[in-house]
Amino acid sequence: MVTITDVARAAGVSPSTVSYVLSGKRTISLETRRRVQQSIRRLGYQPNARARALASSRTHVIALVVPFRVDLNVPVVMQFVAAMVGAARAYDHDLLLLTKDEGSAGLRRVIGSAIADALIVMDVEAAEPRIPVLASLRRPVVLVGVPDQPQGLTCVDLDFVAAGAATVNHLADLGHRRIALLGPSPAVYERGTSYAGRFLRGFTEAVAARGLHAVSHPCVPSYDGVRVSLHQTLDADPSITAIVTHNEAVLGPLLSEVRHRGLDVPRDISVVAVCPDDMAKAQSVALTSLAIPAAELGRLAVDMTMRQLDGPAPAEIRLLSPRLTQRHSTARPRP
Amino acid sequence: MVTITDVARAAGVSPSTVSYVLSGKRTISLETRRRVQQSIRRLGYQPNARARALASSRTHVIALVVPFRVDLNVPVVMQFVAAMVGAARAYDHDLLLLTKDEGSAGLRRVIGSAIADALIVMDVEAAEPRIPVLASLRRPVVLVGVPDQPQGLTCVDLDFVAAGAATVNHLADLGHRRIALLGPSPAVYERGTSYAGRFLRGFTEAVAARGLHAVSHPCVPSYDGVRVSLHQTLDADPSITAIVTHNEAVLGPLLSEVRHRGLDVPRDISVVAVCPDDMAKAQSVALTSLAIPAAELGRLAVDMTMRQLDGPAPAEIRLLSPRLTQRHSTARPRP
DNA sequence: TTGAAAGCGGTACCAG
DNA sequence: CTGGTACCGCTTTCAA
Repeated sequence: MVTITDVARAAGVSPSTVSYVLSGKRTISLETRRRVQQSIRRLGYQPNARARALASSRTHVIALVVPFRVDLNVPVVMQFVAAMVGAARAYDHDLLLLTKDEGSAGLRRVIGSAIADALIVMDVEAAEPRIPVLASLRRPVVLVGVPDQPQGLTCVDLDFVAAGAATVNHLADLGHRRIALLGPSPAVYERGTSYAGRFLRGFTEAVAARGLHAVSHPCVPSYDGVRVSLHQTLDADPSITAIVTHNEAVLGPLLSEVRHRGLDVPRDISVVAVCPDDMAKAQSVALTSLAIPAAELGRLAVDMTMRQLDGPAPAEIRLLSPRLTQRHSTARPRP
Repeated sequence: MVTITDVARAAGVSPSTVSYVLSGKRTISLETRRRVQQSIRRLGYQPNARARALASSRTHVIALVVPFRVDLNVPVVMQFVAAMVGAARAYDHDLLLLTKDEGSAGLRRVIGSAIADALIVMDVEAAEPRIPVLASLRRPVVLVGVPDQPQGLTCVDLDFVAAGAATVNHLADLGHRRIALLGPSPAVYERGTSYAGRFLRGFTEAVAARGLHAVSHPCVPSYDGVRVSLHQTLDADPSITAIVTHNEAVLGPLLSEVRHRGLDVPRDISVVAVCPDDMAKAQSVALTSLAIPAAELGRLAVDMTMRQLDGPAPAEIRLLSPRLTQRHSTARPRP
C-alpha cells in the first residue's frame, strides 16, 4: 500500500507538504506541487480514508435510513435514493444504508461510533418516535417528511397540504362536484406516515372550501383492493365523476378495473394521480398528475445536510410547492 | 467523546485490557471484566469505528453496487438490497451504496482508499467490463449474476438456464405446443444483462427438446409495449396457448390487456411469470410463477462475502435451482 | 514556503 | 492475567 510518506519520500518533501498539496490549505510553490503531484500519479497513491477520517474527524459518509417496506411505493423510494447518491457523490461523500428496522439504536450506533457524519431519514411519521434521539445526537440531520413536532430538526418535503388542495381545485375548476379519494394502503395510515395525513387534510379542506362532496378511503394496492375501493365509492355513489389517487401502486389496477367496468377515462370519469411524472405518462392513459419531485427532494436533502456539515445552519422546514400537470385523464364531467 | 482511555481509567485498568474485554481475544478475569463492562455502560462508551478501522485494517463496511435503472425491475432490486442490509448487519457490517454510474473508477476508489473491505456487484452483464478491475483489487468480491467470463470471481444467482427450461417444461407437461415468451425490455438485452440471455437460452433449448414451437420478443414495460408484444405474438399466431413473461413490470399491463381482449386466464391462455412469489400472488389472477428468490440470493451474497473476508475462499459459482409454483394462471389448453 | 512532530482512538505485540 | 507502547496513515499546529 502506498502511503503519504512514500509519496513524500519520492518527491523529496515531507508528508505534511504532500498533505497540503492535496488539501490546498497552504500555498505550495508551483515547483514543489508539480513534483508531489507527479509522485502521486506515478505511485498511484490514494489517501487512506480511515486515517483521514481519524485525523480530521470527518468520515465523508452520510447515513441514509431507507424504508424497505412493500406497502410504500418502491419506485419512488428508489428515485429518492438514486438522487441522493448522486448528490452526495458530487460533494465527495458516500451514503451508508440503514434500515428502519434498527430503529433509534441504529441512529445512535452510526453517530456514536463515528461511522457517519450526518443522517438523512426517510419515511417519517407524524408522531415520529425517533425525534428525541435524533435531536440528542447533535449532528446534522435532515428528515424527508414533516413530523407534527419537528423539534428544531430540519425537514424537506413536498407541500402535501397544498398538494391535496391542488388536486381538488383542478377538478372543481373543471366542474366536478362529487369526487373520491383513493389513499395509500391502510398500513400507511396506521403507521401515521406523515404525508398521508397532510395530503388528506389539504384535500378535505379544499373540498369544504369549494363546496364539493367527497369520500375517501385507504386502498390496498392490488386488484382486489381496488375493486373494494371502487365498490365503496363509485358503486355507493354513482354520481361521482372524478377520482384522486394518492397511491402510485394502484394506478395500473385502477385504470384496468375502470376500463373493465366499461368506463372511459376521462369521458365517464376523471382521474388525478399523485405520482412522479414519468409514472403518470407510462399508464394506459397519460394521467393528469400532481408531481412527486423525488429527484429534486433527494438532491435538496443532501444539499441541506451538507450545509449543516459546513457549519451551524438554522433549522428549517422546506416545503416544495406542488405542480399539477393536466394530461389526458381529466375533463369536464358530462352534463 | 468517551475514549477507551477514559474507560480504562474509570475501571482502573489499561486501555489494552479494555480492548481485550471488548474483542474477547484474551482471557480476562471475571472480576476485571465486570469492572470494565460496568465502566463502559456507565460512561456510555462506544468504540470509535474510524480508529478501530485504522488500527485493524477492517472497516466493517461492504460496498454494494446497486443498479438504479428504471428498466430494471425496481421492487426486485429493493428486495435484494433489503435482504443484504439485514444479512450484513447480522455480521456486524454496514453497506455502502454505490451506483453503476461511477463505473470501475468507483470500485477502485472505495477499495483503494479503504472505505470498504469488500464489494458486492449487482446488475452484472454477460460481457462484464468491470471484471478486470474487480479481479485486480485483490479483495473479496461477489457478483450477483454470472458473466460469461467470471475470471475466478465468485458469483451467485438463480440458475436462469434451468429456469427457462422449467417454464417450458411446465407448459409442455400441460399439453401446450405453441408458446410465446415476453422478455425483459429491449434495453436489458442491449446492455447484455447476464440473466436475460441465460433464461432465453434455457427456454429455447427446452422448446427444441420438447419439440414445441415458440416465439420470443423483448417487451417494453408499459401498456403500449404490451400491446405491441401481443400483436407480435397472439395476433401473429392465434394458435399460441401460453405466454411466459420474464419481466415483472409487464404483469399488470399484460393481464389487463389480455382481459381487455376478452380472453380468460387460464381458460383461453395460460401465463407463467418469472417473478418473486409475493408479486405473483398480488396479481388479478394468482400466477403460476417461477420464483426469483431475491431475499435468499441477497443473504447468500453477503454470506459468501463474509466467508471471503474470513480468509481465502475458493472462487465459486453458486446457482440456485429454480422453483416453479403452479397457481391459477396455467391449465391444459382447450382441445 | 516548508518541515517536525504531536495527536486522532484504537489494536496487538512484547514483557512481566 | 495484565500493562506498556509502538504502530495504523493522515491532519494540523508550531517552528524555522
